[in-house]
Amino acid sequence: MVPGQRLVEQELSERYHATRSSVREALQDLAAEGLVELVPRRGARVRVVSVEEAIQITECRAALEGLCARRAAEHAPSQRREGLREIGTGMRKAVAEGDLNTYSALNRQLHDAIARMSGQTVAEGLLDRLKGQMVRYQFRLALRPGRPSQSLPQHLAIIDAVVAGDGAAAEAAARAHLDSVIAELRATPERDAAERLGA
Amino acid sequence: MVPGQRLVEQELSERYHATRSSVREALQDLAAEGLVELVPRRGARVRVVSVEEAIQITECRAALEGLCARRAAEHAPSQRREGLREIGTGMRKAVAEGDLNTYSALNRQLHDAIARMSGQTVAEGLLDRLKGQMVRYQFRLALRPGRPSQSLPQHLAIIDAVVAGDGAAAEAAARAHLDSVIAELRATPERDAAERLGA
DNA sequence: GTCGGAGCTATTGTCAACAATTTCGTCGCC
DNA sequence: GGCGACGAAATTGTTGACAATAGCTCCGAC
Repeated sequence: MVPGQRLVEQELSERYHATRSSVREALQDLAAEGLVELVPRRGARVRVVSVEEAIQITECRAALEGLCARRAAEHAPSQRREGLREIGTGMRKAVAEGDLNTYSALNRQLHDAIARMSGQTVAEGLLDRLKGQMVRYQFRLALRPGRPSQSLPQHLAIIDAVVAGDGAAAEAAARAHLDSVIAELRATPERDAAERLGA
Repeated sequence: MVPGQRLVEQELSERYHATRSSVREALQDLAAEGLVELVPRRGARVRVVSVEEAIQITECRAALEGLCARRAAEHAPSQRREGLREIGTGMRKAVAEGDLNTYSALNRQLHDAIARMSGQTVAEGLLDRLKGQMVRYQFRLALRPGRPSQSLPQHLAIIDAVVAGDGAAAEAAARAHLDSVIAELRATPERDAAERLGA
């Protein structure tokens, strides 16, 4: 689905063999999650998140994931924290072999695991929302050459700090990692002007 | 509206002279904002946020308002930052006179103003959501004796740091303030068991 | 040639009736 | 006396039709 694309209720209901009411409801849900924009009397369109907004989203992620990393390091049982090591070795292997898909999947797993074991369910929910709006950019960033070798040590640092139970270090590592994502986003040209019209 | 209370569509539609469809839609919106709980086939009820959850919400607020305070201190034009001083003097006056209503209103104003001038619209949106779920507790905390004299210096410290343009200090002050709110919440007995049944 | 308005079309918003499901009370049975 | 099945009432979910609105096209006037 292209950002900016119009979403006509009847069209969707035919395509997915659903009633218009269901489609309407689904669109409202998506709007609540910030995935589509819903203008009264003028219908729905896929929301386009600008690079600027992606940066702000990542800044929020830095704050929230910092909190989660700290709490995970401080409060999660050491056995669960140890489990992160496995993700770390998997990441090392994936990067060494140039397997971007696996690395990307492990990336998600790591962030989710830390949020989960932090016990911060509210923060976890907010992060899910925020990440949902970032899909387009996450995809684009991961494919950039040299990016994995840059982010791998950051991920390993987060794992080390959490496993060591060092809350302050874990928070700092998580924030440093996301700050680097922000820097990468800043270097992204806003070349999506075409998409915005709803090609 | 009491937490846990059942919200029957027909009843609401009669009370507010709206159609059931509108009520249904409104309930969905409120559910998206986390204000009501919507169980399929079993209707809606006012969501009850436990003290535990209120603490987690405040932890997220600490992280996000810390970010906003820092950015406000660093990036907002000095003229707008100076405007906070006015809120500060108003707070001092309200506390001195024991005017809890005014102090409470200024409290909201201060937090909103900082979020607004930080330019972090994403964080601002998340904070609005989170605060919406806290209404019950905010109300309760503000009425506690001695609370204003405890929070006033914290508020003034935030204002000082933001006006001075000291990002790190502003973030620290904001977090310290919300940490104190958390401590206060921790001292709140979960005496709402009765409410939970939907009295 | 362009601007403004009328009418048309596509699309969303609203409504009332109907269907399906859950809940609660009642009765019978163990 | 308690447990489970049955049935009625209450409530939510779904459907289709209708109303209202926004955007577009076409026509006419300046």
